[in-house]
Amino acid sequence: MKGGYMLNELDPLLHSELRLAVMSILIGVEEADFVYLREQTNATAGNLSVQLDKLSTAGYIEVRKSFKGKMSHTTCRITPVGIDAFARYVDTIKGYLHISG
Amino acid sequence: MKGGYMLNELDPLLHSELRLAVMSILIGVEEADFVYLREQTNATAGNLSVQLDKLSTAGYIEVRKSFKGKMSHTTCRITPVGIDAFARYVDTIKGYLHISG
DNA sequence: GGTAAGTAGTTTATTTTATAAACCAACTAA
DNA sequence: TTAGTTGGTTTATAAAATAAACTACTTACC
Repeated sequence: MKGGYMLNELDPLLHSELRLAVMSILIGVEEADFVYLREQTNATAGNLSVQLDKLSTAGYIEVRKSFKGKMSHTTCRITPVGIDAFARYVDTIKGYLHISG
Repeated sequence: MKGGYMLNELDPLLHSELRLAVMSILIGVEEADFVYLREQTNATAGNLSVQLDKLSTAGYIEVRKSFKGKMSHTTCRITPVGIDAFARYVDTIKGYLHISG
């Protein structure tokens, strides 16, 4: 996928519908909790859990697990690394979409 | 993935790096042959073959197999259905990328 | 107290998808 | 004739997404 025309490689971590959705939401907000993300993306909890792990492992988001009483509560926020990766992804995919600027 | 915020479902047929690359190339050109697409995308022939089949089966592209002597020659062109799907994909993913218009 | 139902999530298994490896057939050149 | 190249397809493997099952806690009701 390298060396071609004008098509650079798309970050495989972001080129996934659910992970991209999560990043898209997080980039516009200070932080969001697990339930909010699940509602907004309509993902199953299991799928969301897995994808948040991947984003977290990559350092794209920070996941904080706290307790409200004894009930767990998970909040996520995007990191500077994540913001950067998202920006690069946007630039790259613009090449595919024939969007200039 | 439906009913959320501003994030509609991304056409899974187009939300694949290689298939999107193929469509991106084909939308800008009358037609392109197998070799050209393989070079521009840097895909393996096997992978390209499979993905062209999927796009063709969906009616997004038309694949014409001819013979130059006895050597096979495959040319592809995008269909109106494909142009339409591509346009919708672009609109949809703009929501994820925070690109307006 | 006991049990049924709901919330908040994780782990694991299954399905789907992408990718690579192996292959077929023809051609080219030594 | 045989070794390498071109133009692909088919098949096997690796990786990814998704769903199902499960843990742990809470609330409501009898």
